[in-house]
Order: sequence, then C-alpha cells, then structure tokens
Amino acid sequence: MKSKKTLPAKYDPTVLEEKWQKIWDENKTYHVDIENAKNPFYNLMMFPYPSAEGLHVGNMYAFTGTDIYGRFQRMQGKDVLEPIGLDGFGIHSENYAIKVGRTPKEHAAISEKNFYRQLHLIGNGFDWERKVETYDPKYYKWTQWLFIQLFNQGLAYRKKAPVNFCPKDLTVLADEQVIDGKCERCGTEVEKRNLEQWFFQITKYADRLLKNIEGLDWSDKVRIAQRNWIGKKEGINITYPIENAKETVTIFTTRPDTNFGATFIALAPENPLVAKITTAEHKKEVEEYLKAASQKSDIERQAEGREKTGVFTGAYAINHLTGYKMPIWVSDFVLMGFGTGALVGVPGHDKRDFEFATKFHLEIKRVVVGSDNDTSPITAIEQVQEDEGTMINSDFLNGMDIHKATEKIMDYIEEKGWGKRVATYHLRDWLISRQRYWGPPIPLINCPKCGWQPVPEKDLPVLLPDVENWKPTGTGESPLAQLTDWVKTTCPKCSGPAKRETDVSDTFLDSAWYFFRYTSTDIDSAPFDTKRVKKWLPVTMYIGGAEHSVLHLLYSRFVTMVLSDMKLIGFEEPFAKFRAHGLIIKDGAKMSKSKGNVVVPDAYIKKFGADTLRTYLMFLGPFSQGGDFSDSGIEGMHRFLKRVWFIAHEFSENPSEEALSEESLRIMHKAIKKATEEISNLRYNTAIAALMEWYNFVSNRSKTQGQPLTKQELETFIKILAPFAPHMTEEIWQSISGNDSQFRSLHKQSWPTFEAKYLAESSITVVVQVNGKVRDNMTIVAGKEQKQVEEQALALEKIKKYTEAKQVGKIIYVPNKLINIVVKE
RNA sequence: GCCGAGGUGGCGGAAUGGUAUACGCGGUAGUCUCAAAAACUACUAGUCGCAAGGCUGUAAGGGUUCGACUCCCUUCCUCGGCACCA
Repeated sequence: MKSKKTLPAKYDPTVLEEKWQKIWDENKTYHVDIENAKNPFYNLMMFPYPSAEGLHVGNMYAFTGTDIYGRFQRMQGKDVLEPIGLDGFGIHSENYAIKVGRTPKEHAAISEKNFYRQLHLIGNGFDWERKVETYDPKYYKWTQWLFIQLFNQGLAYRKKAPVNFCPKDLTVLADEQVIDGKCERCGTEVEKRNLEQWFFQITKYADRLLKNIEGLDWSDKVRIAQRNWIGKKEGINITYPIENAKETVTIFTTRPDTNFGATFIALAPENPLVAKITTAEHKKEVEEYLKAASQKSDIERQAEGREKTGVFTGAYAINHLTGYKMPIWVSDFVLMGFGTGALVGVPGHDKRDFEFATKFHLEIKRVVVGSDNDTSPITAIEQVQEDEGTMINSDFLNGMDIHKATEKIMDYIEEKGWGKRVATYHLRDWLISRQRYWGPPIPLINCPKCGWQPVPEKDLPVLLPDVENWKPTGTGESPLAQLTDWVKTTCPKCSGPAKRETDVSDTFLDSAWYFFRYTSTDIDSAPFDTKRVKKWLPVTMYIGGAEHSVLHLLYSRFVTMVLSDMKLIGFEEPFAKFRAHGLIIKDGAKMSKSKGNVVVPDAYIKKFGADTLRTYLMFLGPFSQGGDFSDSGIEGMHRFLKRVWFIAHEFSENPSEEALSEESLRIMHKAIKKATEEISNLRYNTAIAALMEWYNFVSNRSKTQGQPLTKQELETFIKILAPFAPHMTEEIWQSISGNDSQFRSLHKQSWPTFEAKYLAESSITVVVQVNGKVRDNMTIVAGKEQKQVEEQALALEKIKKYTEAKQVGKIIYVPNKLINIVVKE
C-alpha cells in the first residue's frame, strides 16, 4: 500500500500554516498547566520593543531560534512555558508616536495588534494566555510596587547630580544610554545638567553581582562583559597632608608601588576640595577653569582629544615617602565619579600623567625599569613603563618586581596610617527617573512635613493620566508636572497636602522583572504567585541579543537579588542559563530604519511560508553568530521542504519492506544522534545539514535500490524536522498517524532516541598515510588488531611505492580511523 | 588604547589534533519538453597531466607534533563593545 490520500499532493504553505495555527490555538497545544506541570521548563526569549515598522527578520531570527529550543524540549517531555509580550513603554515608543503624530497610547494599540499578528505568522509555540505588555496598568501597577519595595529597602535615593541630558529627547539618560557622548536613541549630543534625580543603589550589590557571575551558565562573552561593566579594581586610598592647611587630600590609586615617583596631585573640577584649598592668588584662574569645564559637553572634551588642560591651585601636598612638595592641580581628565575624584600623578609611569606633566613642566621621576633596561631620565612617552618592570629609586622597594612592590608598599602605608586598601567600581548607581510621559509614574508622594512617602499599595496603580500635552517640556520636569490637579494629593502618612512625584521610571525597570510576571498574568492581587515562581524560576533557558549583555541582564539580576533579600523568592539569580544569539544584518549593517535596510518577514512568509523562512534563517550559520540576510538561498530551503513533502507520499507501509538494512539503520541513528546534539547546543545549521544528508541517503537508496522510505524513517525524520518546520510536519504527521478522533499534535510526541548498537559499523574504511600525507585507504573488519592493520597497509601497492627502499620507522594507528607510516628518507 | 568575536572554495558555512571544504547557494553540462520553467542526474578549491596520478592550498610568518583550520609565539586585517577609570 502506498501513498496516503489525506496528504495533499501540492505543498501549499499558506493554506497549511493558517490551518494549523488555528488548530493549535483552538486546542491550546502550547498552553502549559502553570500549577500542575510536572517537568517545568521555562524557555524565555527577550520580549521586543514593538517598533512601528513591525517585526523584522532580525526579531524573527531570535524568536524562531528560541522557539526551536522550546519545541525540542517539549518533545523531550518537558512542560515548556514559552510566553511572549511587549516592552512597549519608554522613550523609543514615545519618540515614534511624536513622529507620526499619535499619542503613545494609540500607537501602542496599533503596534500591539500588528506585532501579535506577526508573532502568530512565524509559527512559534507561544502560550498566548500569558502575555505581558509593560504599558498595561495591570502590569505597571506592579512595576510601581517594585519601585516602592526598593524605596522601602532604602535602595532608592534622590540627589542632585550632574546628569546626561538629551536636548532633543528632552530627558535625562543613564550613563549606559549615552554612546560616544551622544543619545543612544536619537544620536544627539548629550549635555551635562545638574538635576534632582532618583537613583537605585545598585552599587551596594556590586560585589555580589560580581561574585555570582562565577556560577552562571551563560555565554562567556556575556559574563566577561558583566564583569568588565562592574569593573572592580583593588587599590588604596592615600591621604596626604596639605602644606599650611588643615585640609588633607585623599586619592585612589592601584599603583602605590610608584609612589616614590609621585610629583603632583590632580583634582576633578567638581571636587569640593578645590574651593577650600585654592590660594587667593590662584582663585580667579581656578574659578574660570571650573566654569569652562562645567559647560563642556562630553563631545567637546573628546574633540580636544588627549590634550590636557588644567590649572594650579597654589596648594601643595606632601608625599610621605619622599617629603616631595606635590603641587595640587585641577584638571578635567580627573573624573569625580571614579575613586575619590582625585589622583596622584606619577608621570614617569602613567601615560596620561606624563602628558599632563610635560604640558605643565612638572617633574618626572623614574622609579621603574622595564625589560629594555633603560634607566635614563624619561623624556619621551615611549619610555613610560606602565605594566611591568623592577623598582629603582624607591628606597626599600628597590629591586622588587612591581607587583610584589605594590603589596609591600600597601602594607607599609596601612601600617603608617597614611591610607587604606579599597576597591572601586566602574558600576554606578542606576539613574531611574525620566522627565518623560510614556512610562510608569514613580509612585511616591512628597510631603512638606513627612518627606517622601510611597503611595499605599491599595492605591496602586498610579495611573498614567491621559493628557493633551504629553510631549517633553525641556524644562527639566516631566509633562505630568503641568497637571496641577493630578500633582496635588494628600500625604499617606499625615493626610496633609502633598505633591506627587511627576517623573516616570526608566524602561529598564519594566523589563527587569517581566519574567516573574509571565507566571502570574491571571493574578491581580500580587505581582506574582510565589508558589508558581518557585516552580518555574529561575528561568531555565534565556535567549536574547548580546546588546543586552550588560544593562538588562544586570538590572534583572539586581532586582532579583533585592526580592531574594526580601525573602519573597528563594534564589538570587534570575536566569540559570543564558545564551546570546547572533544578529541578522543586511548588507553588512545592522538593520535599522534610518539605513533603510529593514527586512520584513511578511513577504517571504507569503511567498514561501513560515516553515521555509524559519528553516532558512536557522541554516544561515550558527545561531550564536547570526548572519547577513540575503534571499539567495531561500529557494534552496524551499526546495528541500518540498522534497520532504513529496517523499512523504511515497513511503512504504509494507511490513516486508520495513526491515531496514544495517546501513540504513546506522545512517538513521547517526542522524538522530547528530541532530539531537546539535540542537542541544543551539547549532541548528548543522542539525539541518544532518537531516539533509539523511534525506540524500534515503532518496538515493530509493532510486538505486528501489527501497523507498519506510514509515519508521518518515516518522523519525519529521519529528526531528518538527521544531524547524512545525506546520508541514504536523500535516504529514496527521496523515500518517492513526485515525484517532482526538487531536494529537506531532509537537507533543516524544523525540526520537538513538541506540548505540546501530551506530557501530562492521567494516570500516581506514585512511593510510605516509609521513602524514594521505596515500590510500582500505577497508578493514572493525576492531582488527593493530599488527594486522599494519600488515594490510604495508601490502598496499600505492603504499609500497612510498616505503620501498626506505626505512620504516614508527607506525601510528588510530583505531578504526587512520594509520600513519613514518619513513625516513 | 583596552576587552570580546572572527579571518577556510565564486558565496553562506562544515570539520573530539587524524581523508580540509560536510550541507546549502551559485555555476557548467545533460535528461525531460515544441520551448521555457520546475524537477531530476553528473561535475564544480587552485594547478600540472590524455590518463593514472602528482603538487599547492584554511590571513601572513615561525614553533610543537608521526600528523595542525584546530595547540603555542609574532604580525596583519575585519566586526562588536568600552574608552582620559588613576
């Protein structure tokens, strides 16, 4: 009996895919029992910004790759939670709304519809009952709740700070959102402004955030990026007396070993000490410098390059070690936010210090000799020894390696009470407030009597009011500040008149906890159900773009730690396993609307079907690597799926033909093994290649030996193909499986397993090399003794040619694989 | 400058230290067709040779090894991130 009548002759993905998406929806095929699941597997993909252009193939690549992993796990018997949502609050969405002349709310409604439509089209196995939209009051109620928890833990504080201000977006930006001195969103040059802002004290968690990295199963490059971002540096704070003054100056250094060569001190312009120590005769000059420095943007500073500027305060600090009078300067290359906002200059052994000293004719002392043994005075920047060397001109440190000297001198300084070992971090506190409209209002009330008070939980959410003037004001205040009625409120503590905070919180707060919410979208009484969180979290597998290696992951980790400290959850780290996927680029550049190279999947889905596009995207290269999108190969993938479709009509159900040869079994089990391993490692391209090789074998066998595909082979084949091309494989599966009235999806069948006994070959081809060069090959019986293999190899005509009249030395035998005969010339 | 990833046919890419270029795209020739498309078959790193077969080849140069795309050193280039961080 051949060919099942139920499988249509023509492969028509448009009809097929719509049909199955509907059936899956109706049957809740991908819905998971959140309370009772036995083998919970939380398969999470980073939820997208619903940009106006809609989902592009870059998004689709990420989602499909994650979905394949989820489908694979589901077929391994896991109860897979695979939710999706939209990260729709924030500047990005608001700016787009401004551009198209809609309110952010209107825009959100439109893009939401479009995104969910597209997310259906690509055929992912989402649980559609667990959606999250960050701009939904039911969601941001709990974002506000989270803010209050941080506030109550003493982790939210307010301070006036020089902040990055984007004059185009009219808002404050976090340090992380400033790229090359420009706004991450719009590319406008960022200004420095002094504004009152809310901060989260993430630095308090720096050490834990750093330490926990060790135990995470994450892509290495992401772990390294996190480590670098936290940027812990061990060093020492040294306090120097100031000549003729009661003040002292404290600097941070990681290189106290060079302290015998210290010849000046430099302070950041913002350092409060500047005003206190500047002598009368230098006052005017210093004030002018401070004023100029405060007006300079980062871009202007960069434009000046490494050309150092600075001004002398007239004061001197005394170097304990040498008694040297170190002039105290002010320079904008010293950063207030790092260390103590002051440094000690060792121009002989630090390139920046050298430049500064050269420019202002300060003394340069050599205290380290490098491997070049140059002991001459340092007059050129090439002579500046930074990373290695031996101490000289440094009293009791002389002759020591610099690293040893560093430890020695730190002990000494601490002993003398001149300083103390400290660690500093690159990580800064999280600037959380935004003078914008499209975000969750910060749920705090300022009472003239009681100070800042959180909005009581029963009053949450603080709804974002619908207002006419929602566009940024540029006054340094949120548009919400104009709503006097809304701002006016009563103090939750004393019931006196009070004012609401009018800033909204940073979008990164929205996305720092959404993975908790997915488990509990049906619950209104709490941010999440603790039992469900215990069951499903930490997230089993998290997949997302490397561009979020630092910010989103770090903030999520921070929030999770805080919740853990509050005993609301029983773990510190939110993502057990994280893998970064590659980026799909187009013509060598990242897809972006401004470059006009955005590829939208819709047209390809219409022409070839989602199955083809999915499989094609995954075949492009390793998932972690991404690739350059070109449609040149997509026809080939479509061809492959069509071949599978046709061969599925011609399988044999004749029991006498069912018996597979040893070779056929071996090829099948090899394919299962290879595909399973490759999918586990997110190497989808080679998994697909393994399927193709198997297909080629069967197709060839069918033609040359007349043995068609067997039912067993077909079933196995479409199961492995199922995660990649879920629609067509489902159709084939339904046509070959029994006529059960109940719908049993292919995607809930168990994954094929391979058996080692079928993998072994009875006769094997062994490569024969002479001096490492392949000269011949031969077939041997598996497991043959080395001696016999050697004899067989040496007897080969082609090999004789190379061994004749020469002395055969060593013979290396790699069992069942290769034999290498070494001959001497 | 620092950190990270990478450099393999015409192209995307494949190779636990063991036959380099699997799989796919593209190309060439053929089958089918009135013709074309589709589909199918064969070939497809360079080079010498009628062939058998040889030689050369994984950015460049060196090293370790019986054997190196793979490990080590030096250099060059591309991409991504950070950047006056003491």
